[in-house]
Amino acid sequence: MRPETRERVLKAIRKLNYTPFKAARTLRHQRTKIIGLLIPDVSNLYFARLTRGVESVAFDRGFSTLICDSNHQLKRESRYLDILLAEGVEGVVFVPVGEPDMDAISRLIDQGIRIVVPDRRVKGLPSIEADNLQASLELTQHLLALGYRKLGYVSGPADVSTAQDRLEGFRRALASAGMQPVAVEQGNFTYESGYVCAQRIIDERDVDAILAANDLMAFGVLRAADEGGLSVPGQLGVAGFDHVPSVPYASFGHPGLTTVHVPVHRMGQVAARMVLDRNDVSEMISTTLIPGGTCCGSEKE
Amino acid sequence: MRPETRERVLKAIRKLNYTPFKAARTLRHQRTKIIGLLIPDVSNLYFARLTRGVESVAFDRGFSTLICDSNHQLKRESRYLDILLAEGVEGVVFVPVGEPDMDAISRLIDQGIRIVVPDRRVKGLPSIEADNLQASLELTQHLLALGYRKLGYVSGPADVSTAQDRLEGFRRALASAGMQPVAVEQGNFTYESGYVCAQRIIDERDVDAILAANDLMAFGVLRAADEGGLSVPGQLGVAGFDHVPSVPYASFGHPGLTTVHVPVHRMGQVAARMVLDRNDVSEMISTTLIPGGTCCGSEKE
DNA sequence: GTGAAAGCGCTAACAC
DNA sequence: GTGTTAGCGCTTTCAC
Repeated sequence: MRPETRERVLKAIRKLNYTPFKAARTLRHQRTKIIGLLIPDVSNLYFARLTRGVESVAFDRGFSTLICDSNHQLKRESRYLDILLAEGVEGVVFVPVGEPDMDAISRLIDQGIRIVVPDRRVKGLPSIEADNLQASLELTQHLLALGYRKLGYVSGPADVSTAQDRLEGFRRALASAGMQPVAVEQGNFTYESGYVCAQRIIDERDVDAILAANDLMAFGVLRAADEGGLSVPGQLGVAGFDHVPSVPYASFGHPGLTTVHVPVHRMGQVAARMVLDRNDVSEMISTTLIPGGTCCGSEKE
Repeated sequence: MRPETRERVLKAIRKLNYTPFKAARTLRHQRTKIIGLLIPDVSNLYFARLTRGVESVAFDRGFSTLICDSNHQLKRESRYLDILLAEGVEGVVFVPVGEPDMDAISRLIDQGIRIVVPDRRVKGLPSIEADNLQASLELTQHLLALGYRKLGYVSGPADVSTAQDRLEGFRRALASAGMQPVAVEQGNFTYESGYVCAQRIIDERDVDAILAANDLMAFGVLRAADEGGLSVPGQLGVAGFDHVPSVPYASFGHPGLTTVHVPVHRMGQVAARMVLDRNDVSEMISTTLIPGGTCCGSEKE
């Protein structure tokens, strides 16, 4: 159009301070340009970093991100799935609390809404995972190589695939060395549960190392060791998993803590891309492995 | 209506799996039922907890939360303010990076969008703050009472009110004891900057304690002390602020670290309520002080 | 208690 | 290049 007209319009826009109202455009286009992120707890550093990965990709593509915190409650999670449906989000990055509400999920799927699961496996949904089993296996072998022989384990929730895989990796490493776990206690990924489980193990069994399914629990283990008068890593080896809450403060405070780095920020980015690119729907590889997990590596972001 | 009719309708809803489309309702009502949250970095535990506070209140009131991460960049922050405007959010909880873009802000205000600033002061905007000055003053007095006499300080960015207040509290405590700071280095709230500033202070000055404007930097100080062969708290007293990244892991690892608890989760809740209740606009108390800051206290949530 | 119609703000399509 | 119109899905109003 004529530059003069253009200028006149622009001026009018400024004068009336006109702002296009997205809801109308959305109604017209049938596209919200919104992505949903549903996680158990934003204030968990692990998920906070995932959030950042998702948000950054969404921003780059002109999408807004709705953050939904299920607070580890299945009911709230289901509620949120329906909210996301009503909001008309174009996709969801979803870390379920345990076994998710498949009814709610299919309601989304039926509307063509992409759901991608980072850090967990849910049957029927594409997921992005680190190779937890292999990494856990290698971590365990590492401890064996260091000379630890009586290993205890603090696992995560039984219904979370990540926790299952890590436990399984631990078991396999021991099995192939012809050994048995001295103790396995089930925690729930919290600091407190790590502390309680470790106390129990230390009280009741004779161990020289304890592995935890994540760092948060490993810190609980460290505390229990401290209170039990066990020096780390001299009298008790301790290992964690994630390499997230420990960066950078605690890794400095406890240089002895062995852990596995899980590139969760990148997992968030990849998940968001899978959602937004509508990566050839569910039929293709429904699991994307991100090799991740090297010991004490740093995350390129 | 007749129960029979009602049933027929409900059945139809299920059969067609009808989902009301929020954009249409929004267009009709001129209400998005969305709140915006704009912060410098979600993966900073401090803001992650703030996020959780905001989200929980929004959820309870049937609002959705758009998360916007300015990544500490002013440009991106301004961009996001305009996005929030276009999204038609009904309010924004906004933690600016430094001096915010007042033009963008007035565009929002002009549309009647409430903006509330937790943890910072921005002229013309209502804010929710902890009493940083007083808390920092008391923290400093605490160190003096412990016998430390040669105090250094690692401050936060000069354009952030929170950092200014904390520094000012430190200065006043010393002044009323008739003392002077031995050194003041300006950091930027990151672990790295705490480390670097502390190194400089330790190298060049004779100090027996270093206070940092937040815990993250305090951990950097601890690392510098460690590398410099100084025992904490024997040869060097170290204090932080926030009591957030330190919970619970690091507080256990470094029981010596003195800090101030800032109830940031609650600040998020209060901010969200101020936004959603449209707390009699800007005329009333434009600053809400949450006494917060007691030493090593735990947060009731 | 039920049905019809108008209109929210935007854009795509079509006419001028 | 410019102006007009129809319709996205919902709710409100008014008529039956």
